[in-house]
Amino acid sequence: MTSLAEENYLKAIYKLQEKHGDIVSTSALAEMLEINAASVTDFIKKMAVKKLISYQKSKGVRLSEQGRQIALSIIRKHRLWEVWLVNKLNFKWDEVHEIAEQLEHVVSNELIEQLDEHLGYPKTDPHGDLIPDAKGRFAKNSSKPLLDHKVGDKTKFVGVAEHSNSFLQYLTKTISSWAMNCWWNPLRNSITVSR
Amino acid sequence: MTSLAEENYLKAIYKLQEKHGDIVSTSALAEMLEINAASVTDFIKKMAVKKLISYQKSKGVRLSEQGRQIALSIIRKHRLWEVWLVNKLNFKWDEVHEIAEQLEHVVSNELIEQLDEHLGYPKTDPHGDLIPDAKGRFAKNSSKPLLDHKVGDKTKFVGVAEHSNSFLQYLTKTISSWAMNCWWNPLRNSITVSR
DNA sequence: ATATATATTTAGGCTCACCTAAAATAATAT
DNA sequence: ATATTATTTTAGGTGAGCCTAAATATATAT
Repeated sequence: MTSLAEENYLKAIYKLQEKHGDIVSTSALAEMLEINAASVTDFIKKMAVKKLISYQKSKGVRLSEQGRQIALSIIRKHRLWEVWLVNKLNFKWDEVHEIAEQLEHVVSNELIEQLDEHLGYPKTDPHGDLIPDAKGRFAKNSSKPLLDHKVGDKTKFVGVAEHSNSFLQYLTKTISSWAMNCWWNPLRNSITVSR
Repeated sequence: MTSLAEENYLKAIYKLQEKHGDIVSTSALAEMLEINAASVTDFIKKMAVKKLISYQKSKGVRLSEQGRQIALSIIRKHRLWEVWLVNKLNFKWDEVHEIAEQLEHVVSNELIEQLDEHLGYPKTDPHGDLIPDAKGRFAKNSSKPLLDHKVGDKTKFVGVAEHSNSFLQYLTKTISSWAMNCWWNPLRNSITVSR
């Protein structure tokens, strides 16, 4: 059984691997989890023993296949719960993250599969992020950055790359007359769009 | 903030007070929570300091008003989640308890109020137990024990007093041609009914 | 009333997941 | 290449929530 702490570490490592490449440093993890780096070192040693990650002293960590599958199952749950909160309970897209962070740790395969069905097997969450299936597979993402479009192009917003509540609220306000969802890369300071 | 352990203790004390009167013994609590009595003694001392319960050495515990309110909010959440699982996700009434035990600890007032609305403000859970409102108040229960009825009486099952999965399954099978819900008192070995 | 049985508490210990401070290692600047 | 800075690890410690074994308090039987 994987603990709450382990699940949070696995999710954080997954996200950091996605963003900054294959290997994740102790300090990056510590910052994301808001946990002291010394504590992180401690914990990842234990996770390595359990084969959830591979770890070489002073050289950062990487998810094992087992760790990746668990991380994906947490992400799947998180995103399905977000869809539920928005589509069924009328929450706004900037109000769901904190609640989903709690719900994602509830353990029951039947629950999550029933929820998936109840929601009509959504492919993406309210921010446009893809929802992995029960086996951890993603559908293909056909969306393109806004920058790849020209002025006058007709297109459809499907999601954002920046998830902070403040940005989501900003977007809701400034483009409330547009579609609700769009891709935005804060590094490039760009809002982007798909077909 | 109340911890997971505290919430479980409060819920257990509430249930034992309901069944066996005002004061709850260390051993009764220990048995219900499947925790060693020595650990329970330890823990209730801390809860007393926090004014969640009143406690006199060797004389058992009783919920404070604050403790009672928290217990009721957990019970409210538990029962609302059970309604959701049965009515929206098609679970059977004998499949929902374990999942609701996890969901009841999710913290968000907005969530629980939205859920209540989503479900149409149900008064009872799938087993017929009353759902307290946000302030911890119960609606009046007009149901009567089956024993109070005579052979030939026309009536409506609304709930069970015994919640074990095995009994629920038994009932589902044996009276699947009747209504689904009924009151049953295992101490008196009786199934009972309301109008 | 005393002996026996049962319930409760005390004392000491454990694991988990965190912490700080100091030491060791790695990266960067001169 | 060496000094400085930043990162990572080690060592020692903490609180929460549990444990067992032993001591004490309470209830029951004779």
